[in-house]
Amino acid sequence: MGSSKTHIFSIQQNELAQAAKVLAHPARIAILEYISKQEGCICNDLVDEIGLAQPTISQHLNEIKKIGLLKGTYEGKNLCYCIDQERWLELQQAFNNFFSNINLNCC
Amino acid sequence: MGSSKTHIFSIQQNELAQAAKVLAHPARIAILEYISKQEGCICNDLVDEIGLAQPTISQHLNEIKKIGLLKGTYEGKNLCYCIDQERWLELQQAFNNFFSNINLNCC
DNA sequence: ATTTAATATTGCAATATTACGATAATAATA
DNA sequence: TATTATTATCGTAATATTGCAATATTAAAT
Repeated sequence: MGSSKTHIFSIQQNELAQAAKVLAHPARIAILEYISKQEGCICNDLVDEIGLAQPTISQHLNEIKKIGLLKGTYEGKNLCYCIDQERWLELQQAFNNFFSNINLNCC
Repeated sequence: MGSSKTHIFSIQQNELAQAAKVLAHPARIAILEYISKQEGCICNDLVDEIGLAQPTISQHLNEIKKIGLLKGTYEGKNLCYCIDQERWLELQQAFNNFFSNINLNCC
């Protein structure tokens, strides 16, 4: 017990749930929104902006990276990253499909 | 430590994250998809369909109910419920806004 | 080669989630 | 009222998430 029984669900169901999980924390929503507000890539100021400790921000960024939503060079000084457009649109479509394919003719 | 610092984020950020959290489990995706496939309301057969124990299904349904995505009468024999259209469209719009308002002109 | 600034990793504690067996509550029906 | 079928709640164990201090790594700049 304790762990999700992912194997009894389809790949699509697991993938959508996985993507939703990344959005399921306000810090990660805030991070994505902040990056998007910038003109170009984002460097440095995320910790001051969000208000969580640096290791915590780093972990959240890692969660976002793991589903491919961030691109950039991740090593060294002046790390700069931004949202991966292709992956972003892919997830947007996945959520949109999910919401659109639901049948609402009931009750 | 351990609990999310929700107070440092906006209401909108917390609400979207909360909605995403409900979608962040394949069982709940499966439940929503299954209900939507039915002609009308869904009664009874969810446990057999999903493949999790009845208390577990009940808990997942409760999570979905808590953000207002299900309506129906929840007591007694032949409990019938279905997706709340108004709330569904509200969340669809919230996700759509989030994905659309992101600025992708970078890198 | 050292220093420095930025990011990542580790270790740990607190909290949350997931799952299910056992049991309780509910409401229709006999 | 007693039975029955259905759904909810309780209790508990396993696992996952969140957050941060301490530390390590990285790479540019001195």
